[in-house]
Amino acid sequence: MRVRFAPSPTGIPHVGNIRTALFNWLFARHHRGSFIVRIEDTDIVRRVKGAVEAILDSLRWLGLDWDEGPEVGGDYGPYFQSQRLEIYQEVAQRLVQGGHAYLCYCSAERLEEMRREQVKRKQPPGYDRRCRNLSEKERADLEAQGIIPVVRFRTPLEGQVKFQDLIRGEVVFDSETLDDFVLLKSDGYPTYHLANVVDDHLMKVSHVLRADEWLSSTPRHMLLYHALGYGPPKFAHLPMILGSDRAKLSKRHGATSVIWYRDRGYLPQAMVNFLALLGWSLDDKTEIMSREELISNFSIERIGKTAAIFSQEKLAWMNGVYIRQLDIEELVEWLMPFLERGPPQRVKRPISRDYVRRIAPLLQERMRTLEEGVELADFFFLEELDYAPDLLLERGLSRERGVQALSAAMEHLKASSFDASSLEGVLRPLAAELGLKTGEFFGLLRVATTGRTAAPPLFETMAVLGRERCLKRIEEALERLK
RNA sequence: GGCGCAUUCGUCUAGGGGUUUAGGACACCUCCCUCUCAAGGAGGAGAUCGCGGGUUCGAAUCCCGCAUGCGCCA
Repeated sequence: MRVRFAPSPTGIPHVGNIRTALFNWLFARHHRGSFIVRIEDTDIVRRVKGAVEAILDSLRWLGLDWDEGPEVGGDYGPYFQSQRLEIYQEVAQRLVQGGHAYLCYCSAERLEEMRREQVKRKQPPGYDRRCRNLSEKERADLEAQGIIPVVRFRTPLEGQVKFQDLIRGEVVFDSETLDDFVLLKSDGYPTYHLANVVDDHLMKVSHVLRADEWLSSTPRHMLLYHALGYGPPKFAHLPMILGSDRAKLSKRHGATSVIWYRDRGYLPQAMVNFLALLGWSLDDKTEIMSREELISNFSIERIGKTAAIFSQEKLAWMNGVYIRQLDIEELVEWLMPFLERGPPQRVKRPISRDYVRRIAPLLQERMRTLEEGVELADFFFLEELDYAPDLLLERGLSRERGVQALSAAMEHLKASSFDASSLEGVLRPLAAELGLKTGEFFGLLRVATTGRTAAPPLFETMAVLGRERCLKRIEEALERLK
């Protein structure tokens, strides 16, 4: 089996595009078939520089390796449609000669005018077929005017186009609702319809898994396959992924590119797992699945029919699950780059990996993304803490009691060993001695040592910070209270 | 405007004629654990299965209409 992911480089790929790629990839890997990447760069006006790299980067990040396509080549290349122009032109010519297509000389202005008229009369827009039956002479006249024609498909005027969709079942369209669509533009570039059909055939694609938005063009493709004498591939139209407003994903939805999630500290394995569950499910409860489990369980039969809304909340939760599954060394590996370029600019770099190794366990179950982890950890790296003095008394202590408690803590800490359990052994009795609830005392020390009311467990945190820094920070806290 | 597709908790979904007082997950709430925050555990609330007709002894599940949404056609 051979499947392909055929993106147009018209922008940064969003999660919907990549989910399509993922399903194709899962299908290929499940059946031990081939996963092909083909760049459909025939729309020169909408082409965006850097888009191809963004697409490839997205795939690479998620580990969706391709067997044929850009960079790796293959037996059916080239895999950029812009390098296959002659093929399409040749096919278009063949279609004209065979009577399945014809040359159209209508100007853009005329078509525009026609369309306006149709809309005004509330008729479905579509080419009025003026050039469908031009005589030799008429054509010669137009040609003599120097007009460069487009090639249009000679769509059957009646009958039906039927096909079996692997997800939707039988889909039927009346031919009369289809107009004579353009195959080859006047600049010699093919339209999506032509290039797509020709390449899927030439590249021996067996299954086309693509987004639902293409369902309406499928009858055109079927007609083309038929006219060309090609056997069509099997089709499976995937439910769309929508934004929170239920509209097709687009740039105005903001956070939709997978690159954005990568840069925000999401793990690729979490993204893959999450995306796989958008429109596909294994059963009524399994949610966390490894790449291997996804591959072995994936099947088109279990793809749903209804569009799904992309939920960042659930993705974040799942990412947290994956972060917690990492062993410390892996977590450190993921964290390092984020810490290196993370927020506090005052922190001196490079950052010590050994130090991070001690911090990571304290962060692990508190972060849903690596970026969150960095935010959580700032006080481990900052030289100077910055917080409002009132924070120290947040738990309702009086200033005097606060001063007294911090001073007592200082004294005891000077003598104590600085591992977590020793600290606990010293500090817990001290709270009782001071007549403070543990929450009050530890809360006070937490703010003093971290500048926060919420942080990882106090003793572990202090142990990592070390005696010197803790004493210095407590001292500073005392200043603040005075 | 035409055509197509879809419609189960706020969201992702299971479920495809009786096993369903419709199951799970996220989010939300409560409690437990607890030095805070998390994580974890136990509960809770949340869906007359879009609406209306049919078929059937019985329908979320099958059929037909309608509505709504989305998509394509420019």
